[in-house]
Amino acid sequence: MSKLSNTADDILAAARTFIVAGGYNGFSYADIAEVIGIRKASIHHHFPSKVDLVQTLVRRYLEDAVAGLGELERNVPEPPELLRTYAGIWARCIEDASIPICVCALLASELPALPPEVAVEVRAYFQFLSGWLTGVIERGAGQGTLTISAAPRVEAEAFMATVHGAMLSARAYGDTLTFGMILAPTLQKLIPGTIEVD
Amino acid sequence: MSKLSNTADDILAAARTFIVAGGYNGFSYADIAEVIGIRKASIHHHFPSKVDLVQTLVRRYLEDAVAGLGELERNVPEPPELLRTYAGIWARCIEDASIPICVCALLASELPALPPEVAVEVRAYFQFLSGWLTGVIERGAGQGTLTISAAPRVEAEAFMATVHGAMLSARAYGDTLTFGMILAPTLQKLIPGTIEVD
DNA sequence: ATTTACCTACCTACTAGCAGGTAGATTTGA
DNA sequence: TCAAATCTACCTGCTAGTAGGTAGGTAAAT
Repeated sequence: MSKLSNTADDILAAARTFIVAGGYNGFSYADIAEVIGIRKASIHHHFPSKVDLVQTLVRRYLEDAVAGLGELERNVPEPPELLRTYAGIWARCIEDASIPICVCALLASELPALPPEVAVEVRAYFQFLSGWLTGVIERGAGQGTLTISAAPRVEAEAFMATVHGAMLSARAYGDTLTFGMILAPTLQKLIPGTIEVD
Repeated sequence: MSKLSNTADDILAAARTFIVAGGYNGFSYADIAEVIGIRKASIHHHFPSKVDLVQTLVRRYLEDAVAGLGELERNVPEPPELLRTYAGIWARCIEDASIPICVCALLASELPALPPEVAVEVRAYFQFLSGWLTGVIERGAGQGTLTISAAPRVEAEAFMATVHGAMLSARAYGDTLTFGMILAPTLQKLIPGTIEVD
């Protein structure tokens, strides 16, 4: 039996929208209460404290990433296409404004001010994503389908950094196409056989 | 005549420390008042509103960047060394924790929630930095001292994104050496003649 | 004499969170 | 089987504390 409507999920969805807009301190229980049409106190019924709410949110965000990238890896076997698809997913999320920036990239920027329970989840996300990218790049380099100039781990960290930085730039310029523009040469440098421009 | 102590500058310095820790909503006038030892209301004498304070802070941050990179360009003539030095300056700022993250990179992450007066200054910083990097890369590509695989503008945006993303990763991992580790291969790819690892 | 730089004392609005209550659904026990 | 007990999901009404900001005063420097 599946629930027809789940208030807890609605609260998490609203909170995510607020967080990607303005970070941990950028929203209040009152803000969430208003958009989903319940009273402020009722949110405490589902999530006793703001820390509980955001901790749950980030943990689920990580779980979704683990599941999503796991499935992606099953459907898309080749490392070059895997990186292209990963970047493409974010390009679409930014272009249609559904998730205009990674929740954990945003929260990482204000990490010293986050409650430790939340900070640890953000760190876990970075570790998972960089580990996943390291595996993909390692495999691609072994097959010769990716060209790397440093250790897979280092290339993975650089790739992840470019993705997150491109999100910041897209936001700063208010231009949703900036992300794709930045990722294109980054992918090109890793994927051999593409035309070099001078 | 130079002032012996300047409270306004002390306020700006304290505000910058708070902002790089937790963003625009991560500090209050009370926080600043406490660390510099004056009353909350006295800050309003120097900066009538929080928007005035942060707007001044970001504008000055941009002015310092313009002056600093201008002087850097006068002292360091070669584009490859210019990029290396730029990355090195940030590596040192992060390693000694003096400025653990770029003020504007952080504020860009919460841009939709920022007062418009602040948002416009953040945008101006991104435009200036990307313009400066574009010039350096264009010059290096023309001289043949830099190898690019896309338009200078695009390479500049990608480089800037990697720098900002590396700041986020350094923060997430709580490891100050992460930044330098990420920037190394990024610089290597732009600077010809460096050893390729496979 | 006016301005500068601070002060005390206050305001309104909002913050997260709590106490206690209620309507309705579900579970349990005799 | 029917009633008591419990649970869920919300409510009203409140709290202490914090937010940014204001009014008006003082002491010193220009």
